[in-house]
Amino acid sequence: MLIFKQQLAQVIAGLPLAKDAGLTAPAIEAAFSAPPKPDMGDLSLPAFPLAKALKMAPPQAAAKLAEALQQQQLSYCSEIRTAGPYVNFYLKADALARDIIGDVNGRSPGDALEQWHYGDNESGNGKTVVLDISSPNIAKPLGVHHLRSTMIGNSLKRIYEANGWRAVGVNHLGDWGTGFGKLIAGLCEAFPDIALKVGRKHTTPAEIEASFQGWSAEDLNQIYARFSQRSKDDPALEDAGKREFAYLERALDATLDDDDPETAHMRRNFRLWEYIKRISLREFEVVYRLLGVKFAPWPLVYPELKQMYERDGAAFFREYGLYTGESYFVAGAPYCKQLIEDAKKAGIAEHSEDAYVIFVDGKDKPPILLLKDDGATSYHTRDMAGGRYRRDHFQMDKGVYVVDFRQGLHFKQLFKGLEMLGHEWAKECVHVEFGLMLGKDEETGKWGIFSTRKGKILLLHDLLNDAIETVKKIVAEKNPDLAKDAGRLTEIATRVGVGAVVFNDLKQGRRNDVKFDWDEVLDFSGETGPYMLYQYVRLGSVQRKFRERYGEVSGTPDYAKLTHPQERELLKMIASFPEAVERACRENEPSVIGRYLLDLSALFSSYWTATKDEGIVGDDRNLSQARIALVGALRKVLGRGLALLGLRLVDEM
RNA sequence: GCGCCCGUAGCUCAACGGAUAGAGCAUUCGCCUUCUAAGCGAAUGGUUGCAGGUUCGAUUCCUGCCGGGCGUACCA
Repeated sequence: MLIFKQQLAQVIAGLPLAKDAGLTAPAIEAAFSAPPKPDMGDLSLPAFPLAKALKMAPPQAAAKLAEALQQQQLSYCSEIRTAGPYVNFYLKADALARDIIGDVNGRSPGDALEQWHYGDNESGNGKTVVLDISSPNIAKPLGVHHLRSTMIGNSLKRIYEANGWRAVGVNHLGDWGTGFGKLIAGLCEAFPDIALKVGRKHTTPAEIEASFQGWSAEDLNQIYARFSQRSKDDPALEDAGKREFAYLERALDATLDDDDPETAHMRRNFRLWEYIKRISLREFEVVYRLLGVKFAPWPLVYPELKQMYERDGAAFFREYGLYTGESYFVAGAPYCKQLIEDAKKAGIAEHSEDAYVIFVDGKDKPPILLLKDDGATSYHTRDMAGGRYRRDHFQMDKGVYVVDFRQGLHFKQLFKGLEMLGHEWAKECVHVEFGLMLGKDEETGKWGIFSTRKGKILLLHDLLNDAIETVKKIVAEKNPDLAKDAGRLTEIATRVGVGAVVFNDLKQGRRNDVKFDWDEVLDFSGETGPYMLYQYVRLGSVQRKFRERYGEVSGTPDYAKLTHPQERELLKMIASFPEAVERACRENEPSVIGRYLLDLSALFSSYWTATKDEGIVGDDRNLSQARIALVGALRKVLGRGLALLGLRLVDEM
């Protein structure tokens, strides 16, 4: 309703009454709300601030304001009434329809999602936000809990873009740390022949590839878990893990061509690590493809991606996020070393308990750990380095870290530490925290964290496939014609099934823990992704019916025909979409859009049933034309909104 | 101990300081010859954890309790 709020706020701010009270247009605009019931008007303005400034009772102030406004000749306003301390505005039906549908069609021309930009704004123009999203650890399969950062982050990226920002998605892979030393130690112990072969100088990539034929991230995870478990009571194994990691770390700075044992050792560890990464990413890609998100290894290596980036950087960042593993800041870019030097030079790093640390919040609070007592970097160091890198390479104005809430302290320290180094931009960095994915314990009935430790991890890939298969069954039952085409069925079932899982995750406020209920996720009735996609399909099929019956019709419809009360509600709902897009961005909260779309879908579904007998497309051609204009606008808004959540659209299901 | 988050209908969640606190699920009752019933309508269901405070107005802000979750330098 922004377009009307703005116009009215201008008018009101110009009144002597408002001037006396010191009310400005922006303040008035923000004060508007929707009346609780449709028959109470379309917009409502509480008169409390006015009453206070003019020192009169609120209802009296409301009456005075209404009186002044009634003399203003507002073309789009049919009536202004007071209800106690509120001034309620009734907008003219045809003005509502003409302005709102016109606005939608102006900003969302055509029939392709790519052209739909109604709801967008320019508030972020010229600024770059870098979003840290997904960021799984390698050498472990993706579990259901990885859905959250990936899809909240993906949605936020799109929402920022809709708010005018250039948005760069970064997948900050956990691909570094002493854990990889243990994994390598465990791997070499269990598969000495592979270790031997990989370490030899002349072993070709194809031979290494063959050695790891059929390996999965879960295999790696098992090897790590077993070794890690054993090393708990065996200091020798603990040391072995540290030693292997040290060789890996040294390999980054070495030329690996020599034949001496030290070099061979480094080479072996480095190659093993590369393959650990390759096995993991290959597996991640399958899931990311299902989810509809893409990441490109950064810096770019593949020629076609490089070309695309050079041709149109903005388009590239819209389509691809970037993989920048933690290792990159140790190896590829010398950011960690530089950071440590700078911290020492600035005098904020100090020696404590054999480590280098920065106390960001007094000596009694945990500090940032810059260098461990064994000289290795910690994740603090790598995140600080990563932040600087993002600033330097992507001109980051704002950093958004989509990471679960348990890392709250870490990010607080991170931002503070960067500020202490003189980086003002760190003030614009936020930790967009989210709740955990909880599973129900069958025995105790209590909700608890999905754990990798107990080995009871629910794989994201399995969940998505299950959802897809469930959708296939439902389609076979409800839409047999569609089910006959196996290719189409798979495509649609994928979109609907994945959409169900994704929306289940995005529909509630991100801070809440998600209580994952298998039955509920696979139940597609009520407030679900499939419900909204279903409404989207209905909107499309009623448009199709109109074209079949009346053909292509041009000219402005007779909007005065839209007298159905729900048509008015739908129009107002459409008009408030831009506010949802703005608020979702301001609060880093995709569920704002999710909630909005559920309300929009429910309202339309109700309208659909209410008009079932006469038909949205019926015998009255002019009425049908006006209604189909409304339907067209609704479809564009719903489609655009779903895309902002990261759902993919379907035209039948 | 200190710090962060949370507590709303039987369950899962909404409500950007505003009017009679709303949805979905579950339960009960209705509605498909038609543009897809993955839908719609209705009924039932509340001392918003407790006690104070600020305010014309508090689920929302502040303080204190109670209850739950998480974090608290060498795993990230």
